[in-house]
Amino acid sequence: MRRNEEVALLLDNIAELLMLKNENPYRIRAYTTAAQNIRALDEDIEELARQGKLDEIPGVGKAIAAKIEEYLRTGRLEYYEQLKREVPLQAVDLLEVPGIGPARAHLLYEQLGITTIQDLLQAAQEHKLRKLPGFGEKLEERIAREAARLMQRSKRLLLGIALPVAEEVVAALRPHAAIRAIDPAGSLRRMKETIGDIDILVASDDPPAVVDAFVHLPFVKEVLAVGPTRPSILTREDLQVDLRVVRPHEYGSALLYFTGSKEHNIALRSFVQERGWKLSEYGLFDETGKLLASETEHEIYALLGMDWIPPELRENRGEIEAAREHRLPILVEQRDIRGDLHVHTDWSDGHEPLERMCEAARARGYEYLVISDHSPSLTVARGLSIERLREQRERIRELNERLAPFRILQGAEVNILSDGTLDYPDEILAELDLVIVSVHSAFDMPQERMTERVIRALANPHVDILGHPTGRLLTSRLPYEIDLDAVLDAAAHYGVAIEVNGQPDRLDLPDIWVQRAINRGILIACTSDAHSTRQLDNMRWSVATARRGWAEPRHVLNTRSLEELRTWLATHHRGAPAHRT
DNA sequence: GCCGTTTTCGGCCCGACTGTTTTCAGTCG
Repeated sequence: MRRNEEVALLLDNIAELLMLKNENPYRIRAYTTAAQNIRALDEDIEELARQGKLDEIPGVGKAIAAKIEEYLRTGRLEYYEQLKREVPLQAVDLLEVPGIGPARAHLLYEQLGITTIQDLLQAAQEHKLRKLPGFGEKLEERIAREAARLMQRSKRLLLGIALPVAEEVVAALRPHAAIRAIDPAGSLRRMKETIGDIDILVASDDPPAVVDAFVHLPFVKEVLAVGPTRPSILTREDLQVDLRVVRPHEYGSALLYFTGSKEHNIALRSFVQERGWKLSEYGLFDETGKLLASETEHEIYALLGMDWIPPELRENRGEIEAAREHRLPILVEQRDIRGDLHVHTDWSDGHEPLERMCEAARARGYEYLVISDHSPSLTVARGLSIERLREQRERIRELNERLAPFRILQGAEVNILSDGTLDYPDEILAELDLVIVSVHSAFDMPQERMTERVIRALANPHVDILGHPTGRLLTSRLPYEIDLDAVLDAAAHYGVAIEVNGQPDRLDLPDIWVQRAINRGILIACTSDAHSTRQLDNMRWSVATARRGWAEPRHVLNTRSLEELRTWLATHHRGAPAHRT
């Protein structure tokens, strides 16, 4: 399999250990940059190593190339082992405590032997920290507070939870007379799958009025800070929302800055700096310090000779070069989606009847809807027997007459059994309009077997879409062990589409892999995996994830009309027929 | 540790805040 991720992880670990040693920050950055570029790489790193081309990877020079080569050849890296002997790896946890960075972490484990957050809390409570050089009473108190909070912290927020809360705040404030512009910023605006903080940016000439309105919103449970331009509240759902108020003429540069990502900002500013100019949250300035632009993001990018970069792409994965060369993708939008391809009803584990799901899909302007209830072996989800599947088909036929020209297709989400065979026989699969195959059982298989299992399923000529390919659940389950590169190669070979499942805790395929799938010519299926009419809205998160993977409408299967979809279904699979007579 | 149409050395994004100091290091976003 490809070992790019493995190598990237190694380099990230080295960077963290170097941080704990309080090493030169630029040396640390060299490792994280190299790791990032290796993750974004389309080629196999082992292949590059064989060809002696490792130092052609941006950010990889002689030293890092030699380390990668040693690791790939021997399976270990002496330099890394050495570092681990010098610095306890678990002490990297200390860096998560707000107020503790490389220097203080170094001091803590070096002077007091502290390596865990629990140790840290105890030492703070025993007033051992205030004696350290550069520490004092206040810092000790803060660290105690933050460490205690971290030990009972909630995980990162799902995009699908955080963005609706942010939008509620935005909608409540927007009509206010003092507010000229307001947007969610940060990872929320970039539609990242999980969010650290909810940040909202406001343009106003009267910051105090805005702050006052914000802290008095009806759903505010607690006011955490009331700075003149940076108030912070806790909503009744216990989510922290930070507001920042800036002057209208600085809104563009502030929005650019607060949207990030950090990596995008650094790369953009390096580019600016090479021209002798300067970019900050206050604007773009020339060599004499004269303000060139600050009011809108568009102006700033334009002065740099770039197209405006959609926030979803601002991850320093090639978007800056693409913007300069005017070859940014025209990203897929929700309004491009003509139908949903993965929906459950109360025939299996959905919560609402077939009729209501279809009517709701039609009401939101779709041309078609694929009903894809579970197959029999998923008993917990009341998977459909062959008889019930045929019974459902009759109901769909009746509904199609009533709801025309809206069209319901009968599909199924068919389990990939542990040997890679499917949960309905081929003649039943042949009767279905669309077949999604997914892994729902036997998750903890060795990687090789899991990979073979899924690839075998893709070879079945009745298969149209591979569902949630990694199986991850963002809050609760790691992806199963699978060689996704091999799976994508197989999907490309057979002409099978790959799902981007829109359930907020799935978002599976993940964004980086969407890009890799597209580069292989694989079609993406944006789906809601709705189990209720409300969850049809999950399509939004699927489209957002596809956008983060640089997907254009032409890369997405369900931007096609019903007729185009049918043509594709009839012709796309390049495998041999399953049974011949 | 990387990198180079001003460079193989001397840079590496920028500004604000906090708390510890007494002019600044460390952290954060």
